[in-house]
Amino acid sequence: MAIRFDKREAVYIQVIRYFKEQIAIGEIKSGQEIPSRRELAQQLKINPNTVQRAYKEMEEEGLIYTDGNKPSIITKEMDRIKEIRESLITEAIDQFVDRITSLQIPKEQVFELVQIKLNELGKEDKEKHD
Amino acid sequence: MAIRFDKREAVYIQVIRYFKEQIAIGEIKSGQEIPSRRELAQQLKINPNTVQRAYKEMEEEGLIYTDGNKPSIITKEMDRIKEIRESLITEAIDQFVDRITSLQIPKEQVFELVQIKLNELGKEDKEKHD
Amino acid sequence: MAIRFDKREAVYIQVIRYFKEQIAIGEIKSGQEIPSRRELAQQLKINPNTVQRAYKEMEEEGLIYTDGNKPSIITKEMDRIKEIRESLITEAIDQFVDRITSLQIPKEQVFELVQIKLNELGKEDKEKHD
Amino acid sequence: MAIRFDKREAVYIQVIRYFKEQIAIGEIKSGQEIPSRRELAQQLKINPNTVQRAYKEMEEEGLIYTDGNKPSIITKEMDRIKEIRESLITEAIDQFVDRITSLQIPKEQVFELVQIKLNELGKEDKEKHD
DNA sequence: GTGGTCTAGACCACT
DNA sequence: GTGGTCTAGACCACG
Repeated sequence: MAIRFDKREAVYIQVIRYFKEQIAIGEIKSGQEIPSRRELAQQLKINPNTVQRAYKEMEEEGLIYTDGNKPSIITKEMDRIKEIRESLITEAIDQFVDRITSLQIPKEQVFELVQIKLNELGKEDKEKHD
Repeated sequence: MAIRFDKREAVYIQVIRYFKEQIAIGEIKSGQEIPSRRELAQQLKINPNTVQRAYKEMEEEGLIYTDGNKPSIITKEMDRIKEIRESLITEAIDQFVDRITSLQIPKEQVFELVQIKLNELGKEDKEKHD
Repeated sequence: MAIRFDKREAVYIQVIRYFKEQIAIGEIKSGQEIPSRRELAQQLKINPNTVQRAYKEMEEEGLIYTDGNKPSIITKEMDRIKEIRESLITEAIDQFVDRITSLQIPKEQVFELVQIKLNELGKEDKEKHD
Repeated sequence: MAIRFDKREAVYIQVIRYFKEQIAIGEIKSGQEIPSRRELAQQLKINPNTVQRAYKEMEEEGLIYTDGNKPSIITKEMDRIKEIRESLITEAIDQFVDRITSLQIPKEQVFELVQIKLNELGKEDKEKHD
């Protein structure tokens, strides 16, 4: 993961979104430990306080929990994880449909453009692995 | 048009996007006058200065121009308008594909979800017109 | 006279200053008629209302007066004219001394620089007349 | 430093000139930290945002720079500082000569008046220190 | 009545 | 506590 400092999106928000996505796709699993504040801060080259901020918000949202001074753990409530996945998907779909509707792009063209973009990304990925 | 004060997106940015969309779909045409700061501010129930901020940025982007103290006018350069339309589409597609890829949602499911959302909106529209 | 539209100084202020200077140096004399609003506006390529604004302020300051629909006249009170000249000079001197003092430039250097600048301008003028 | 609210000159412009002068005379040195927005705002009894405006413009002019959320620092490029000093002097001289030329004041009288004003200020200063 | 600018206050992200 | 940004209100020059 790489943090973008463009300032378009707050750093701590990027961290949260990264975890949400990783949880949503099962890359990080329920009950699994996450890196310590210092560890992640060092890895991403950001301030530990910023990581702290992200973890705090994640805890408030019920994404992770901590027990004393032990490492934080991804929630074991599968419902919560399902919710996260679904809200991420719904947000993406809703915003997208909202925009293409405003732009009055025909459905067929939209699907075509998405298909093209997906192919492009697929090719890039393949090239990287070569 | 309605401004969302969720605070997720700055008001003046919403105003800019609204104009870009209206220009892109030809609802607002090249050479046409746009409402004065005060007029639009009153309509949207925001401060005239927020509109001013949006207009200023639009002028810097070459979307509109103003001559002295006359009303602002949509640019007459059709190339610029075409550019706007294309960049709006590209942005929407790119962002969307980026998200669904991160979430590893299968292509078929994506298309299905978009289709469902489109149908929902269609129904709402129909109901409104009844 | 030429109006600068740089926007650094309001147009109507430039007009006032022009008249004050002309009066101060005796180029425009006491009791003399000044151009009509329309005339001057056309000459300077500005809006008659802007000239009107300048004249109005000049009248309030006792620089000019008008009698019915006849052309405006430069005041006949010599004291007022003397005052104008003196206030222009005082303003110039005060501001200048204020700045060079803030910048801690030695008096001798100041005089030298002024002398150089005067010589430059003198040369330019001479060249123009050749 | 004292801000004049005569309104003849914008407050933030006065702040910028103050810093330029202080830098020019070496009172504020290269690499030195400048007061935070709030600090200076409180001192001058103006709004922190007005200071912010001044600082922003100073940064765009390369006078100061800031690294993240640390205090702003005076530029370390000595050339830039020299430039500032010289442009301040040139501006002052040019504007002054321009005015006295328009007013057709004889050179000798100008020098005399400047001398008088300098003496006046000198006396005031002396009195203050007594 | 038009656009332009200055000052201000509140809020935010980050340290 | 630091700098950064958004919204707002008042005022100005101009037509």
